[in-house]
Amino acid sequence: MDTELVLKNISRHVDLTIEESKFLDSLFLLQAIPTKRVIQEAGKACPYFYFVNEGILRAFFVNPAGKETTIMFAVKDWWITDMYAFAHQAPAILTIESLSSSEILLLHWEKMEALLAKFPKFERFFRIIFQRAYIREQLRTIQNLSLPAEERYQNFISKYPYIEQLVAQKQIASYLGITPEFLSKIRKGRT
Amino acid sequence: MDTELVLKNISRHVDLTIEESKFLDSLFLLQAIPTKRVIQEAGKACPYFYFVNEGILRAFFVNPAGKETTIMFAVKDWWITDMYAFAHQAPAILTIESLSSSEILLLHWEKMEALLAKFPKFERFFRIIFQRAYIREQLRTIQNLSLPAEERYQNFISKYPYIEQLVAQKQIASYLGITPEFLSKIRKGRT
DNA sequence: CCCATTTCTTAACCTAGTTCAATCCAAAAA
DNA sequence: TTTTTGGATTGAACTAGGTTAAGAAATGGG
Repeated sequence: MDTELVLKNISRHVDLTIEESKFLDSLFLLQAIPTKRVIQEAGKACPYFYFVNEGILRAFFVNPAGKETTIMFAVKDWWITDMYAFAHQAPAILTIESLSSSEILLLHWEKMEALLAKFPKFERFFRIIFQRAYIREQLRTIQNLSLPAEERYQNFISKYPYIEQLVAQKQIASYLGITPEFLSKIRKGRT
Repeated sequence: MDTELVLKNISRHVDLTIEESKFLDSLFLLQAIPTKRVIQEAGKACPYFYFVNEGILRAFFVNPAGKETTIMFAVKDWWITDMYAFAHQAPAILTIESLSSSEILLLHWEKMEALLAKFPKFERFFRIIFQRAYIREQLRTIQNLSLPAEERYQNFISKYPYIEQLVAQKQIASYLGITPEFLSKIRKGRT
């Protein structure tokens, strides 16, 4: 089933009745995505919260000078969107693309609102999801501001070893806030 | 009333019945704090979620070399805690101190759990709070990684003009991830 | 399999931001 | 009022990390 993984993901935090499972099932749109496809464009509306069934996505910001900064990677069993744009239903500031051929589930903003209205239980699920996301971002801020690039790199590969295998080094560099050239130097120094 | 402000804060996102208001009222502990007092020590348990009734608090991280990094400021009507430690009931990684004499409300972790168990409606409130916190942190990450110090400083003073008035420059510097000396240079350049 | 494109590496040079140390200033304590 | 004390400023020397450019190594599409 297409929604098997996401139902399992949700039921890790809230128990699901048959009715709720069925309703959830009806909310998602399944989409197969080839590699290197942009699924959310900066500047455009951001109607969807994405769940990764298979493959890997990347969200990034392009600054005025054209430099890309990777904000997050999302692998199988992860949720991703431009949360600022999604929550405010405002133009996106991030671009989201696939880094491999992927299968994703789309939860439309209105469907999510309907879900929360019909089954307030899911407020709990998203409360937990957002609480964890907040914690993750806060830990990242701490590291960005208090540790040198080399330690941030070490922490990245020990925290996300599977991601390190899947993405290009220049994308890890852009996640760490350094240039690919400098990451190259760091790696040489330590291998 | 001690809890007037926090009840107003909560009712901005969920409607409160008399019963709920009364129950909430019974959960908080009021505390008056003199200036420069540590209310949460790194390494210790983090049993409380704090709400600022009056005054200003600062959460910061001390890296192995002893350098302080300010993670957040909290003024009147803001919530603050070491969310990682609070959620996992683990030793704190942040220190929280008052920057002026303050009046704060303490919500104990167990009371919060009890609240969510008794009135699931508050899952919604915290869902919204954490969603916003996540968005805030993500925007900060974007800026930290993609903008030079001077622009981060400009953005800070336009986003938090009232905080700029209240705290020392070296604390703003530590929030921006630069030294006080360098912030001094930036300010000279632009005034 | 080959060609084209993208990614990774290396190296020389450059700069945003740090470090250290001295001086200045303001506010609190005495 | 004078004395501490901590924050702000300045400047000189330094360094983590950036830039540019070129070659080497993967990768991938036809």
